[in-house]
Amino acid sequence: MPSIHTHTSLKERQREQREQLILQVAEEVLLEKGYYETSMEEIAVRVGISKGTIYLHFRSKEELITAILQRDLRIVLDNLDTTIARYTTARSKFEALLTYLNTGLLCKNTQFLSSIYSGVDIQRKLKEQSSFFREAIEFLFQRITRIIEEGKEAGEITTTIATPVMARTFLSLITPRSYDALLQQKYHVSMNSDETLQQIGKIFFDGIVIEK
Amino acid sequence: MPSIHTHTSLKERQREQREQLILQVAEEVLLEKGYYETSMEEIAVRVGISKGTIYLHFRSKEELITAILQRDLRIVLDNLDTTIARYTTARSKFEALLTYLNTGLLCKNTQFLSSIYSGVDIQRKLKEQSSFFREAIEFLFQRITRIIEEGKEAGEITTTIATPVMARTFLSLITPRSYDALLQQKYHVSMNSDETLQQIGKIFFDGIVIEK
Amino acid sequence: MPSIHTHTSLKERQREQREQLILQVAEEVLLEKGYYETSMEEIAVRVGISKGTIYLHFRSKEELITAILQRDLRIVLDNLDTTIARYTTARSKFEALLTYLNTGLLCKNTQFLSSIYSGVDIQRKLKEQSSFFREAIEFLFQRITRIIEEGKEAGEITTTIATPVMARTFLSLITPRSYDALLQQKYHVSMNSDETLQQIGKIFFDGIVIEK
Amino acid sequence: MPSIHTHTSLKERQREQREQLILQVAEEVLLEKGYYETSMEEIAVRVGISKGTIYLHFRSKEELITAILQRDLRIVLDNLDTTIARYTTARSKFEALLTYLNTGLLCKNTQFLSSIYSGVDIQRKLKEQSSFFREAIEFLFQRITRIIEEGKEAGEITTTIATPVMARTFLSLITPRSYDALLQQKYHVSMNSDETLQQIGKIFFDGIVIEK
DNA sequence: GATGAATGAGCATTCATTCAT
DNA sequence: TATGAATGAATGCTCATTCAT
Repeated sequence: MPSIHTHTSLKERQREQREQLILQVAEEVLLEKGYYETSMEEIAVRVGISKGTIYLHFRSKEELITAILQRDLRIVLDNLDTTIARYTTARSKFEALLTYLNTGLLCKNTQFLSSIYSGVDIQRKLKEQSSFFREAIEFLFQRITRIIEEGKEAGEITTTIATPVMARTFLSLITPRSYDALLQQKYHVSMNSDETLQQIGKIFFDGIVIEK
Repeated sequence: MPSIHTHTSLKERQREQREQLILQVAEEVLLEKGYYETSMEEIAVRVGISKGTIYLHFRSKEELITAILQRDLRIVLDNLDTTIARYTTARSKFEALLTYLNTGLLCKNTQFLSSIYSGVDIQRKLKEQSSFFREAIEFLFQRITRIIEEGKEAGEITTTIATPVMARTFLSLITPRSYDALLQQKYHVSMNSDETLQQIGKIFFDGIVIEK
Repeated sequence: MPSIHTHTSLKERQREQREQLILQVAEEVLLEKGYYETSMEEIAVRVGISKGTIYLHFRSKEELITAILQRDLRIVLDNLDTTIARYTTARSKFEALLTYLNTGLLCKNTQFLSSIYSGVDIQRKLKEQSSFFREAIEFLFQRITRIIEEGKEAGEITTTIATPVMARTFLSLITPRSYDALLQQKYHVSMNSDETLQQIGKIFFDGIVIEK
Repeated sequence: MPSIHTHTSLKERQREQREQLILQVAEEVLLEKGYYETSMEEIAVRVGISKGTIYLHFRSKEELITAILQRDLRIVLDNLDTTIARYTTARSKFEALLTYLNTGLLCKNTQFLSSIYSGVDIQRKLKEQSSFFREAIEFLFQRITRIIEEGKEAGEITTTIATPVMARTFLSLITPRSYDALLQQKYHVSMNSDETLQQIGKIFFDGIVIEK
């Protein structure tokens, strides 16, 4: 009875599509309003379904945003190695990462994280619910760490600075800050511009000091 | 009538003390739980007073956290110029700032900001209620901008990187990230260590690349 | 697909029924306790539902009582012209009004108004929210005014008394007074009795003085 | 020790004065805002004393407004008989009452009553606390009843209308209505004008119908 | 499966009243 | 006696979650 099988997998596919739609819309709302100001009602309305239906896909609000984060992180991480592999030097790998992570989803995710991790309870729950984030972050740090250490071995990167400090600093450079929005034009820095990213890279690589 | 005077100022002092106690406890809770997970009830209980009493000092939850932020920011900004003035070169000024801002309250405040600005509504309200935050951030950027530009004029700092990018990057280096807490020991970076700060400074000034 | 249609209209009907039930119960509580002593909780309990459910039908306490007033006033005003039209002389029109308004809902509404308009803040809000009450009252006065003026033209009613004074006096006759409840049997006047209404009408038309 | 005696009575007098001041101010606020929108705090501030001090004079908010009503009613009732006694016919007595009660404090008190009696709980409490209001209202009705019955005996007033109905109707004529405030200029009746009172009296005595 | 009405715990805020000073 | 800081019960309202249809 292939018809049943087909039917089932059609249903499966529809279910999957709907789930993705929910995730996408929820992501939009969450980015606009933050975790606490987003209601399940609004997500449902924007998707065009009922509140109850969301709960057929996700057990709770928490699980929903967990799923969003997981999806986005997975996409980023999945392409990470590919992105890096194209380059040989540590510097070029970092330059690629800088662009990739920034134009990619990390930026979005960071905003999430910052929105979500602001509450410790939520934090604890998320930690309990899934070690996924920890693993994802660890994965990212591991890759960065590897690039740094390879660079050090290759004599490209100074060994005078501890690898974890370097790694953390690298990520700090590209993750957006909450005060960014508050800055006037003259202090504001558009993180979407290629030139800005290039200059940030330059600071990371060469520093700001003029050699004498 | 010194007794009356004493009496009055005693009450005043007690009032002030209690207010500071509320601010301090509220700050703790806020840092632990974030804006939305913090209830006036919990603050009251932790202080050992009743909910109503908080409202004798602060008109609303919003005003309470506003007061915390203002207090902390004010302390930071008040000592900023003094801190900088002791040094002559851009590099030493930055090094001082790095230590000052990090050991100081900016770290705490940044966590606040990140906690608070995650909600769009709250954001709007705070923006309306007080231009204080904007002004504080602008003030900080102005000082950093000035150091950079003086450094550029003095030939200490490269002119190949735009000042706002440099300024923002500098601040990014020291403000804590939400994912920091998630990292295992081996990737974790203690921002309270002198050595870490010194190394971060080194990245900012000299970059990570080995000169050939 | 009549079933779907039926299903939909069944839900609609149930919703409408529940709304009417809330209105009715809320009206009772309001009449018993007045605006300020009535809590949403109590209304909910008396209806046998939860607080939240009321908010599915009415956005706020204010809107709930506004809805009650509007419903009642609408019923009264809708039948007003029909009631008057049956009669030709001013006197008979007034007699009809006397009975209609008193046995009708004006009595109840007046008690509401008196309950609600006692608070200045509420007053302001209601005035802002809806010109409905003003319009309703004006509508009623307009009708009474017209009867009086037609009566004056027809020579039925004396022209020695200003129309607005007459109109207001007429309404005063039938709207209940807060002290009514305080009066003992021997002074108490049942406003539900036909005879009482007839006597009140007689005062209005002929006065209490014996002609000599 | 007359000094003590004097001292005591001085204190007594001061206490009495303060109490009167509180009553007066509370009356103002109550008339402005109604019972529920008036806070003890505001009364205290307006008097220029502290909340606590009010409680040295009145055991509760309820007792305070009770005292206001009692004071005002007492004044009205105290002069009632004097006012009436000057006149001989029922009509002239009523005319005097009309003016007296309207320009006097009944108007004010009615507004109170209407404000206060809107809540049944408050009503019950007031009833329990003091039979004063009942007695005051009864007293007033008794006087009006007496005038009517004397008028009937004297052949001045028709016997076709029951005395209680007449009495209640008389009072209705002069007590202000909550909807008065809602009326536009063209329907509005100023109850402070002599002419208006005279016309209202004319309705009461002679009715509105033209004799044929 | 999909719906959305219903729930009820939770929260910010107010205010009459008390009581230590 | 006068004060006003402190209290805490009460209230309107929200929203994640459930469940009968």
